[in-house]
Amino acid sequence: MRIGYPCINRGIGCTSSRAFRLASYSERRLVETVAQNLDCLESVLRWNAEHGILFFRITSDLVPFASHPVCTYDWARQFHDRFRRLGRLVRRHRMRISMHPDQFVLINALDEAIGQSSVRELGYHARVLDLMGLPASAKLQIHVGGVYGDKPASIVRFVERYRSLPDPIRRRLVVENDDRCYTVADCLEVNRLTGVPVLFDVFHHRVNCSGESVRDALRRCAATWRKRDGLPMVDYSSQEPGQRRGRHVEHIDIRDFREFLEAVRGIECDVMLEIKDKEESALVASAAASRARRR
DNA sequence: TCTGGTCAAGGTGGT
DNA sequence: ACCACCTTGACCAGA
Repeated sequence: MRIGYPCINRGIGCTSSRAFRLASYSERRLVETVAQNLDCLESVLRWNAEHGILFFRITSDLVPFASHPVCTYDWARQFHDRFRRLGRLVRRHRMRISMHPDQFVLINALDEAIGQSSVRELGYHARVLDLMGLPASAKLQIHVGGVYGDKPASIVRFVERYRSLPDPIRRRLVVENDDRCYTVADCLEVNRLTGVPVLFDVFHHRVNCSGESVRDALRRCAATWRKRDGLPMVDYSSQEPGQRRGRHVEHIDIRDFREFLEAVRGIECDVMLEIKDKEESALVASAAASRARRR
């Protein structure tokens, strides 16, 4: 079991998600920013390797405006060697990588233009992982999308659009149960119709549950991952006390995490912690997971 | 140098 | 009609 955290290392003193306003876009600015972001990503991956954190979610902001029409610059060519080097680092340490395109990616959108910009955005994400030379087990996780007042029809639209996705996207795409609309059961239905693996989010499952126990839900989701997809990925978080339902914790609740480990015992998976303090909680979780393994 | 309003993009649910 | 939230902060104009 690899333990990971998303996008940012808060202690390391740099960020790989530097960006700038669209109004100040220039090629020079883009190249500068991407160079800094890649430098920082390398520092973070090295830090992770040294600390035994072998799962990491790369930020969508690595290349700002990559899928925006304003960006006509060939950043992939410019940074080809840098990406290759990062990929070698990842493979050398047998690290796992994911990306999570943001909420604007809706492949089942009613509006065709939104569907198309979503495909462009996914294409950018796939390009990053391809440039790093990572296998199909490096995943892009998205939600099924909007409901638009008719879930069955929206699932059908997802299935149709999924089938016409370019292969570089499709081979990496996985769907995750969300905290409002699409439950584990809905995602499993999408899997049945498309074969797309289902990434189990245990916290969303608590907030938006289709009735299965955590163990049962994870087992069913895990069964949707084929050999080439790698170990099933799981998102873990828990409720911040006193805050609105669905709010992620600031720091790992170690008792809750141990319960989670107990519930998933014997089911192989890689766990991404969606917790605000990032690498700090990842270190705590990693130690807890090692102790649990030894027992 | 510091700070608060604002930033490419959509949908949902609560007020 | 408006706002907070989403997985996540950082830019930048004006003081």
